[in-house]
Amino acid sequence: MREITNALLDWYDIHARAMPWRVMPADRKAGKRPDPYAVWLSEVMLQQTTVAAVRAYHEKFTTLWPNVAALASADDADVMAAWAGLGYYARARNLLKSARAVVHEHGGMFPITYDALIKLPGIGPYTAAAISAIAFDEPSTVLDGNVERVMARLYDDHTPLPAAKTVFMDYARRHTSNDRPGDYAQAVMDLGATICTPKTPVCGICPIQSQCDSFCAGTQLDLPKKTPKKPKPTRTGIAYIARREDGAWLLETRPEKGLLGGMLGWPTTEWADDPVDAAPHSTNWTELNDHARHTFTHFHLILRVQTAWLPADASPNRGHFIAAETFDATSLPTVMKKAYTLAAATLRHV
DNA sequence: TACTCGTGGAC
DNA sequence: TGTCCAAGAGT
Repeated sequence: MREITNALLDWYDIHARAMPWRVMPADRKAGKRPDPYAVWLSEVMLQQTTVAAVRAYHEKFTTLWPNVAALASADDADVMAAWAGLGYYARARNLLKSARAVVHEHGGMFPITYDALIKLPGIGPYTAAAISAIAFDEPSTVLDGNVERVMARLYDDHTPLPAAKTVFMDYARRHTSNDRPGDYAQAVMDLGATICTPKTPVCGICPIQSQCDSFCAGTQLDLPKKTPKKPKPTRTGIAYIARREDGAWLLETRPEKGLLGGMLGWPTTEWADDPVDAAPHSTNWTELNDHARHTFTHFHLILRVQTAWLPADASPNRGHFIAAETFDATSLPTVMKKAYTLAAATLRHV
């Protein structure tokens, strides 16, 4: 038990990867503590998202809103626009709710314990454990995809996920460090991200190879077992991209709940097997030859694109116009940006 | 428990 | 190209 913990901490002392929100082990030993705001932001952004994708967004957010008070007083639309492209937009909505709760219900100070953190929106079991361990050195046990994989292999446990989560949590608890909880949490996740990887684990340089049951059995590539997932259906939709004579674009803020909730986008039909026309204006729409293709977590989308120019006095039945000078395609979710790219050439303002 | 909820990179 | 996958949470 302790042997593995210490081996991982020794490995982490040398191989910890530098990240903007991370306090490196030497600095932590010297008494430096991470900024809880930066840690919280990073952990929410890292949910189902790679470090490479998060870096630029973390930098943007800490520049625009350097602390939780600044974020709490930000405009919702600005935060959603800044999150555009990162995905899982409920995270951004919950981020704002949590920031405001921290400011208005916790006096601007982040809760320290797992039990208090998990009450905040967007903070679940993993993130509560990660923040309490990394930011506050509470001895919480993190169990993310990395740790699940490391534990499945360490104990050569072929129980399929997600049912195996509770068992893997029991394994993980055995090794959690009481002396250096923050470093340990990051060490075991770094190991999973860089050495104990899903497809090509580098067992030859693994600091706990001698303790690893699946290395002994040669079953690394079979683990962790997962229950097979259902195939993705293909749905179709139509996006309506219109400009007024003065160049303004017709956009729509999507409802809070559901796909791309709270994000700016083009008015569209429902995305279904056979979409029903839902044009925002009774003008003559022109359909492009090309379609935007996009894959979400649980379905493929073929998005047809129709364009139109609208008169100066147009009053569409939904959406709102955004002036050409104000419109910024980078504040759109990716699927909407794809549609825009297709339509832009035929809607050039002269 | 099972489904919803994005995106981009690796292979 | 299609599939898998990445520091999951909410319902």
